[in-house]
Amino acid sequence: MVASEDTFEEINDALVDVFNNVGWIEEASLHNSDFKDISLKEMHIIAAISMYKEPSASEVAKIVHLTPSSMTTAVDKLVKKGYVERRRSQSDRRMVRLGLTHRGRVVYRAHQAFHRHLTHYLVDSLDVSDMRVVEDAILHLQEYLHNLNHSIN
Amino acid sequence: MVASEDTFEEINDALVDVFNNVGWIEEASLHNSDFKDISLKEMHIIAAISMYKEPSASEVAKIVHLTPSSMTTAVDKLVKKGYVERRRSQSDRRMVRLGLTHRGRVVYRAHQAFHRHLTHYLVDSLDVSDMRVVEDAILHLQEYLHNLNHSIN
DNA sequence: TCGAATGTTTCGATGTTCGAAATAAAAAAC
DNA sequence: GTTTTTTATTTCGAACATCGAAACATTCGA
Repeated sequence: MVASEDTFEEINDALVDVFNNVGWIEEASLHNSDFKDISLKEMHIIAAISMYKEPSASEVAKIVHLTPSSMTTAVDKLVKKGYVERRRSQSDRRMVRLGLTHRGRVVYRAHQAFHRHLTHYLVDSLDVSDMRVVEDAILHLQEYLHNLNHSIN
Repeated sequence: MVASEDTFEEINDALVDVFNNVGWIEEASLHNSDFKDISLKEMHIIAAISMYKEPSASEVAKIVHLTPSSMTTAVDKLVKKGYVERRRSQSDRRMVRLGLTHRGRVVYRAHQAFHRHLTHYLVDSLDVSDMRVVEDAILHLQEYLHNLNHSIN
C-alpha cells in the first residue's frame, strides 16, 4: 500500500532529523543557561549519578560509556566545578561513591525540564488514546534499542 | 487527569532513554559492521555530504557543527580513508566541493538501513491511522527543534 | 597469612577541536 | 585596471578528552 509506505518514509526522515539534532540543541540550550560550564557529556554523567542511589564511579562509567580512567578525570572536573561529590564507601574502601551537590541537583532538574519540554511538544496535540498509541510505539523502539545494547555489551 | 499525566511521564522517560542511547548504539553498530574505521561523527559528515548536491566544505561544517578548520582535518581523514572526494569548484576556485566515493555511498546506505530498521521497530505494530498519529507527533517535535535551532544560530 | 581479584588512579600517548594567522581567489572600490 | 576588501580554505600551535597499561589500595579466598 503506497500511502503507508510514504508515511513510513516521512516518519523515518523526521526521526533521523530529530536524532541528529537533539544533541546539538541540548548542548546549545545548556550553553545559553546558567550552567555554561558543563558539556552535554558532563550532563549525562550528572544524570546517571542522580538516577541511582549512590553509584560507584565504575557503574556510572559503564552507563555513560567511559573507561574507568576517563571517569576519574571527568569526575575530577565535575568535583572542581562543584557539581559532584566523591566519597569512599565505608563498607568497601576501594569504591568511590558519587553523589550530586546542591548545584548538581539544580542543573539536573533543569535538564529534566528541557526534556519534559520536548515531550510536551511531541504529545501536546494528542488526546489520551492517541498518547497511548505514541507511548506504545516509543516503548517498542526503546525495547529494541535496549536489546541491541545488551547484545553488544 | 491522572491517567494522561502518567502516560506523559512514561513517554518522557522512554524518550529520554532513547535519546541518550541511540548514539552509542549507532556507534557500536558501526563498529560491528564492515566500516570499523569511521566514527559516528564521521558518519554524520558523510550523511551531510550525501544529502546535498555538491556542498562546499563550510556548508557541511555548518550542518555538523564544526569550525572550518576542524572540517579541513576531518575531510583530510575521510579522504585518506577513501570515503570522500575533494575537488575545487571551477566556477569559484576558492571553494572546495565535497562528494562521496563509491565506498562513501555504500556506508551511507548502510547508515540509512540502520535508521530504517529503527523506524520499523517504532511503527511496526501500528495500523495506518495510528501511523499518522505518530507521524504527526514526531513532526511537531521536529518543528520545535528546528525552530530552536534557528533561534540559536 | 598470602596471593588473586577488584576498584580506582596515574601516566604517557593519541586524536579531536579550536582560534589566529596565512594563503589564495574573487568581488568591490576607486 | 589596479588596489583594497571580502570570502573560503588551510596551516599551525594549544587545549582538552579519551584511552590502555601500569601502579596502588583494598578485599576476598585458598
